[in-house]
Amino acid sequence: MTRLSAERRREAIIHAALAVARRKGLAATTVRDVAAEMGSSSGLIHHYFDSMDEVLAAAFERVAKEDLEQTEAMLADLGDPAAVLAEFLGSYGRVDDDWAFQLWMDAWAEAARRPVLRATSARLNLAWAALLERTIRAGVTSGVFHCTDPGGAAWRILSLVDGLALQVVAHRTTVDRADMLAWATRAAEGELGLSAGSLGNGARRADAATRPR
Amino acid sequence: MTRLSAERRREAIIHAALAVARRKGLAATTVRDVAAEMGSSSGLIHHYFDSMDEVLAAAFERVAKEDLEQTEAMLADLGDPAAVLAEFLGSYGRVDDDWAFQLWMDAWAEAARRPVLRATSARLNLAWAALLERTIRAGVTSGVFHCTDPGGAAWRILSLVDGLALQVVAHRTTVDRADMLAWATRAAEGELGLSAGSLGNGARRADAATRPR
DNA sequence: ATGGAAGTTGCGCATGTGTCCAACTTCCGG
DNA sequence: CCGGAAGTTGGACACATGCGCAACTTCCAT
Repeated sequence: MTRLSAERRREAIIHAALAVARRKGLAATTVRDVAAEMGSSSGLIHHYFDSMDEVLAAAFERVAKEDLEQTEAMLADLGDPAAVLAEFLGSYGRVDDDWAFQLWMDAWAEAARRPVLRATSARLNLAWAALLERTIRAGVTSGVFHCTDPGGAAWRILSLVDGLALQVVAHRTTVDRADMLAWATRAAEGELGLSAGSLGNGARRADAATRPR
Repeated sequence: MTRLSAERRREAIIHAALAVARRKGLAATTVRDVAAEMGSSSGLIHHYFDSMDEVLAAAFERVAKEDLEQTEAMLADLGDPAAVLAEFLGSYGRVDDDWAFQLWMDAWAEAARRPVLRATSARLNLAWAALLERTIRAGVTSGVFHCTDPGGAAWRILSLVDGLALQVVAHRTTVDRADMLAWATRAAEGELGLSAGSLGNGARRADAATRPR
């Protein structure tokens, strides 16, 4: 294996771990898988991480944070709250190509039994809700949204979309991806006092979202 | 081990599997764990179930089906759709005392890796949505609800409540139980064209639901 | 009572897991 | 150029997993 600095090697390990997790899920990601993905020996992983648990925790945090920061950057860039919200909902239309959502489900299920994981997961979920709430408030201020309870609306939209995505990813058969997007969009429009269709046609978006993230 | 009839032994295995799953989670429940819990040999489990996947599916089904049938009976008994819906939402107000919801989260996360469990989980989730849809249709027929899309509304209400309950049970800190109930109630009222408060005051209900199921 | 059926055993097998470590290779400062 | 430091190796180790199976025990119908 090509020799790397400690810093770069840690990155490479996390990167490889994510590549494997994408294929097999976080729970099924093994030391040997990661080593094979990197093209190195398995001993190398334990030279940089005390345990496999730490590798997985680092990988989970990396992914969850990345998505969040990406959306946060988007909110800063395009100031239009409606566009941000539409893009947020649209990103869920891609969850079944998206191994990240399986990661979230794993995290939620394990949270009750793993305090450290619970703290991380709770923190990131709160950040998502806060981001959504800020977006809604911005929309209310600029007059495009009408909502008396931005905090509650944020949690309702987030939870609805999580609940629908859960059906799409876990069962594949109960809820259709296009339905998920259309329903979530409709509900968001209702929450924010928008006319139907003003957040975009859900069905059309779903078609456009067949490519992976 | 004391000799049991095939029927009783299957029951005992399911019972033991649930006891283990309660402690360690569905994903971490192993053949040997279940055998130890029963005080029997591990071979016995495979004499009654073709695979561990089936054991877990049967265990999950046992718990999940019970709740469903209870609610279905309630729908038959008290014909009032609004009362059924209120009770349905109220039952979620007790999820954090309720280990059944943790089981649902375990099942959703594991569904991707265990085909039999996935099929069971999908089937039961569909049944819940169907039950909700029937309730909504009944309300529309009798004129108390107004809803143009009972199927979609059923999935939206179910998914919202699942998404909120997920926060309550997995994180304990992000969403408050009273909020969950109030928000879900408000959203349901919106879906069904009801005035605020007509499905019951969420906060009051939440107080009444501090005792376990 | 006896023989077959059915419940139960407990170990073996193949496979997979995280962790550890002594040896090897590569790099770079002196 | 050379010697120590740091990156890397690859297999050993102990343990866990699902599953299969031949032998053993218990029961009940004949």
